[in-house]
Amino acid sequence: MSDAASEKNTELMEKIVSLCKRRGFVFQSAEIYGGLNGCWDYGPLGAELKRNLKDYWWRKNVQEREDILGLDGSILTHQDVLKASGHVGGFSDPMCDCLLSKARLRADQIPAQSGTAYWYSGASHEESGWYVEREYAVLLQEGQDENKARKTARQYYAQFLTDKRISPKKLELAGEKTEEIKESTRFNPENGSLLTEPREFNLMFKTHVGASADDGDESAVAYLRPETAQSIFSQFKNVMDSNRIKLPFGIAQIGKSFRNEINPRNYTFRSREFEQMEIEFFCRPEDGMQLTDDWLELRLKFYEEIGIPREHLHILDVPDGERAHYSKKTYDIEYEFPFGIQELEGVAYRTDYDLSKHQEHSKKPLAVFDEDTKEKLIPHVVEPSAGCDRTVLALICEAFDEETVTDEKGKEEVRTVMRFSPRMAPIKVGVMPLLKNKPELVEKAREIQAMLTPFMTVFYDETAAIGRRYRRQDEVGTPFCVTVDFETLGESGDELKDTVTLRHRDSMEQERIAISELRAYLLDQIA
RNA sequence: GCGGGUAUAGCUUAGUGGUAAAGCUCCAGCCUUCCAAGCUGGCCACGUGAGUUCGAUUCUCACUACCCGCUCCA
Repeated sequence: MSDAASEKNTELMEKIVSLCKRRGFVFQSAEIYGGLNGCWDYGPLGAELKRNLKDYWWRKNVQEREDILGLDGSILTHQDVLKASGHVGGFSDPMCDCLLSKARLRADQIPAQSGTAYWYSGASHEESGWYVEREYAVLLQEGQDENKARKTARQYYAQFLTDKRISPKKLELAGEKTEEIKESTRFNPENGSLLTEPREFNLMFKTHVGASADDGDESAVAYLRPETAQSIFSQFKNVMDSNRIKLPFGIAQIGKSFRNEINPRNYTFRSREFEQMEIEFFCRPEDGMQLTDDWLELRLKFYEEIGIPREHLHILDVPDGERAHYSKKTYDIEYEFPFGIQELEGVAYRTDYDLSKHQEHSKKPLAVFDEDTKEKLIPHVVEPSAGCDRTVLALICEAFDEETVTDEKGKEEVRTVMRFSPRMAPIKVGVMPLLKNKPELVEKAREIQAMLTPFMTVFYDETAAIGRRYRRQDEVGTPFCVTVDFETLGESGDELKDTVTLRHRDSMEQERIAISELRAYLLDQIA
């Protein structure tokens, strides 16, 4: 992306963020207390939008399918589940940072070194009176010049200089002392610089179950789940036993997951608390590869149905070496966000890795008896795992549009319009009397509101001029507005009596429709 | 995690070491017959905490959050 394009996209993103706050789609979590890093709240319209997405996903993937069952697992997760899955232990490598180069190294991969460590307590610059007190050390291998240690140390201390014109060479080192070191992993093999203490980078939120449990009680440890998938795998047997269902079949779940991301970024895109929409689709081993392709197509179709066109999606066939070690095939479905092309969903063929691991750790049989082949097998699994909040953000980015419109006087102005598909739009229809100081109009509009409310989200508005009300609805993406005028009341004859203006968001076109046809028409449009 | 930037009303922006300004939005009233009309009035802000100072929104430091670039993303 060129600088100019990048700047334009940053501007676009800022406009989107601003609109989301102004109209109540997304707020920063705990904003009145300064905000909580990586956490966001959905306001009234965002909550509707997200609900529409989840409801549609659930309907398409669970309710309209005989071969997929729903699950709603607990967020607090037994530590053994996550030990089996590899989330505890496997992904908590201690890391060290090089104090000089800022490089990050895995502690267990640093080769042990021996030599002479040169320790310093700080540095100063006589002319300017600047000084810093900070312990630092450089490891020299046998035969290396001790001036190398001093040069490295000066470079280290120079990064604290406020006046960058001072050369590191002019610094006086303080408190030099040496120490013989044997088999130490505290130094960077690249440059001899001291490293930070090893730090755990487990990205899971840890907690203790039971009000009286103290922090030291290891048996009380539980985690907030880092993915919804594990409760599906650990409940696999119960779901099978309680439902007469045969391979292939899936278990679907929508729910919150938590990852203590080192660096949350890009608005709600990478949050510490996020919602997933996941399916684990269990199958025979020989069907895994084909099903992965089939699911990719199904998922792409889904995005199209909610208003994210195929042209704005990218399919990444994750190459060997970049996939998780147990995955034989993975597709990432990516979307062109203003801040870059980023993943919305992963469709992964995970083989029998998960169920095998849980069988091994729980010592409970998780194999299925296959009637066709008369043998027991651990099902393989294909996992379409979608980011719910990411998809909401994609819907918002995709919908956002600024259009220049020219009024009759030739005056140009910008119309901001969220072009949500009617299916996803938080508000389906705005109902308004043309004038609020004419009780007959208000009464009729209220009747229409009451008639539609049981079937869809309706927004009643009577304040300000009609044009302003239309534009307000444009900005929140309401696809239809219905206006009651004097013709509705029969002032222009019976032909127009009990008809209303139906105004379309995208084209701003208006048509006349009978009140009696309104409900069926709108329901058809938003289904 | 590193480096850089930013923080004034719901939004967008002015401004100042001495009682903080505007446009839009929003609310109320009047008026108004289909695309952000007009008039009147109203609500509402210097991110948090220290320090310097007689006095700090302004200067300094720390913290927090957000943005950008790296890094990371099981």
